[in-house]
Amino acid sequence: MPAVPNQSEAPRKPPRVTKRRAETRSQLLAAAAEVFARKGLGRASIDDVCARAGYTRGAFYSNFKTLDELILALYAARATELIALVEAAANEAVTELRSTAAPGPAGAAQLVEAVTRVVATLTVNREAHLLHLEFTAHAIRHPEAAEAFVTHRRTLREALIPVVRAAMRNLGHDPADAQLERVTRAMIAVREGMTSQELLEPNDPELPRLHETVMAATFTALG
Amino acid sequence: MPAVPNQSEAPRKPPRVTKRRAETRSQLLAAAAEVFARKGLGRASIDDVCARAGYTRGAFYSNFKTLDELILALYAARATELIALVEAAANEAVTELRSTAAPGPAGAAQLVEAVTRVVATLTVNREAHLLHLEFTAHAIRHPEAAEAFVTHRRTLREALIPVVRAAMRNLGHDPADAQLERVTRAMIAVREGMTSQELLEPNDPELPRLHETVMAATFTALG
DNA sequence: TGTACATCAGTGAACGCGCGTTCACTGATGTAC
DNA sequence: TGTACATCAGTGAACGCGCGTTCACTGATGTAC
Repeated sequence: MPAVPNQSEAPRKPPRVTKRRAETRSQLLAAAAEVFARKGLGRASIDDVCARAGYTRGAFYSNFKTLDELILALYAARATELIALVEAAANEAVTELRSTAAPGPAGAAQLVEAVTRVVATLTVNREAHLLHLEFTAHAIRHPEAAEAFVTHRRTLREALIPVVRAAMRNLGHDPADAQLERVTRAMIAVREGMTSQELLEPNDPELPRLHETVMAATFTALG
Repeated sequence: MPAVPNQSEAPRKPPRVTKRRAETRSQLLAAAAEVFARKGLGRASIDDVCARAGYTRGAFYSNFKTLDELILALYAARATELIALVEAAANEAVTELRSTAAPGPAGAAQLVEAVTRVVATLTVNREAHLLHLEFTAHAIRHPEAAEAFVTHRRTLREALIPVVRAAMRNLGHDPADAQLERVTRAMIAVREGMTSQELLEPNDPELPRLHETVMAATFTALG
């Protein structure tokens, strides 16, 4: 039996050397994330990215047509990574919450903490937040890019919802899906706003506490 | 290091042609704000800024030594502008609040609305928010720049505090200064986070309402 | 399994534009009398 | 107030580097037998 029969009149060539190519591509994407965070989208040159990944510039052009194409690919790649991380953190938190007895007001703080911890996966550190700022500004400027970006953000929000629901149920609430989405979205917005403050003033010891307080207020008021 | 002219022994020449120079400088700064918002700090060329302001590149070098110097000058210029706008909005809101009879729970929404309106002065529109995102990312990357940026933000927060205090008093509260600063800071962070969402999804009719809700929750919970 | 062959991924040199930076110059602005 | 003069702000041409983009080439990878 012939391995790959030509199905139509035009001889369909399935792409051959996929392995090396996929490897190169993913290394370019990883390098791009690092360079974009460090220098900003606007000052990152193609050579910066290639050099960081250990390739010459030609490798870029063999894998992408333009910088914008790479940016879009990076949106998607980051979303995939983050979804895995969020789901792992979410599963952990959900089982933890389920095994906890319905808590009193003291336990409510613990619930918020569990949810906050999962939300924090989205921008774990300085680099992640800088990349997020770059992506946001870029997407606001380029509506075509915004579409893709917004779609990925929505998927990420959906991965977060189970934890929020579990926490709410622990408090005896059972909000509708629309309401859960609102709380989740609000908590993400709060995290993003507060994280900028924290990175701008890393030595202000009050900010992390303020961050927690606002998170708790959002969770409680919107739940 | 800029060559500091001898202050004492050499006869101090007071700068002469100040008028034309000040005009040029302020036009360059205004153009820079526009170009930075539109293209991003990283993609804005010196020629973009000069052309936009109606000058040739030499004008830039006559007024600034580096792009970073212009960025710092723009921080300061923007802060000055914004303080004027915030104070105007704040005065208006405060007198409005004072003339209002102490409101019931229905009136609390009005109070939040008044405060929110003043906070909104900080990033009135798309351009202002984009510029803010650029500044934030730049300051996070450059600690020297962060220092100046943070100082200006602090001044802006202080200009906001009177409105928040007036609103709190209308509710019969009288929080300490430290507490007022926390609420103000939190409300600014919420605005910044939610504004990004709104600009990314300008057609989602829910977002402005969610924005208000989170603002109200923050005001109420931290007050 | 091994060998000969085909194809493709990434190389590295080359080209040229955009842009940062410098500088001699000029016309605009202020000063002296 | 007017005129002659000094100084400076912004001009515009020139230089050259960095970087985006192209392309002929090669060695790596997969296929056929």
